[in-house]
Amino acid sequence: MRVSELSKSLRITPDTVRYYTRIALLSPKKGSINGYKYYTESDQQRLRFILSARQLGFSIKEIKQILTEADKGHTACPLVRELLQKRLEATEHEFQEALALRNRMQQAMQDWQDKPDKAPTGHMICHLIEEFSEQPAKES
Amino acid sequence: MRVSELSKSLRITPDTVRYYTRIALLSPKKGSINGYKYYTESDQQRLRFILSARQLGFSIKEIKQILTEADKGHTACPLVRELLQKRLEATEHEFQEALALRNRMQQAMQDWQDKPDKAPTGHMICHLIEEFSEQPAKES
DNA sequence: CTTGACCTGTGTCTAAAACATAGGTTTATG
DNA sequence: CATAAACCTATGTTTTAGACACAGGTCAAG
Repeated sequence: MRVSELSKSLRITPDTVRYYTRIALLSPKKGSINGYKYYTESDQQRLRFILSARQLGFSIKEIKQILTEADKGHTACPLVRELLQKRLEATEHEFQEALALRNRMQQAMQDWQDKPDKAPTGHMICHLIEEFSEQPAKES
Repeated sequence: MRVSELSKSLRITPDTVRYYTRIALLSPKKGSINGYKYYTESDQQRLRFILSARQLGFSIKEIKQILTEADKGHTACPLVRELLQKRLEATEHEFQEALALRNRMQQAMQDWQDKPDKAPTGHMICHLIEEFSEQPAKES
């Protein structure tokens, strides 16, 4: 099958398939007539795996590592466990940052409710932002 | 002052200052002798504003809008309020995604605890990932 | 035959800096 | 004074994970 059919079958865009092909996660054979790329069942299976791994937060680079290992016939499981461990830590950190950012934004939203608009002065661009950032961070 | 001093004074990297300069958020004057860029107090103040806005989750593009407005002498406050509103929605969404991802990863971590490693087969690359993704999503 | 709808590969663009490179400057030492 | 080390600079390139634009190919209806 060609990119379009493959992408529809897994509900992603053709561009995503093309991207994975470009970076050699997928290796379809090129039709010699028109240069179109043709994907097999096996490619589809592989792509399904890639998408599952993405769902779990693995980066493309990590997925490439995993596939390289599996392509050699080795178990990728230990590597996968190790990568998930590291990635979970990173994700936990990102999550905390996202939480903190959300809180800051909500706080600003509230604080600004009753404040007036002001024109910029020589040493003040937007008092809302500048005064907000001067506040000590509140612990949640 | 030059990039290095400025960046140290606000605890960011010189590259960040250079980047903001490159995209014209900052406009230092170029020393005609060596081409070095020299920043004023006013530039520092402006940079402080930019960093505060970044802390609140505003994108560079949004900050550019705000600064453009302020540079014209107009109040940027209404724009800032509007942008924060929109950005808060986006951030809330990203936050929920981060939360969901973290939960998926933690779930996988648990599920894999007692599962063995397996070598890849023709239709299975890493059973941990593939079996995990087959599970119905659990509501938290 | 031709029109239009759809499909294709390749190249470029995005955000927000970090990194690499080649060269300029200042300070310490001989 | 000379020179080397240490630091500084501007500019160009790389990063993520695709989305988008573009020029051209293909196929069915008319």
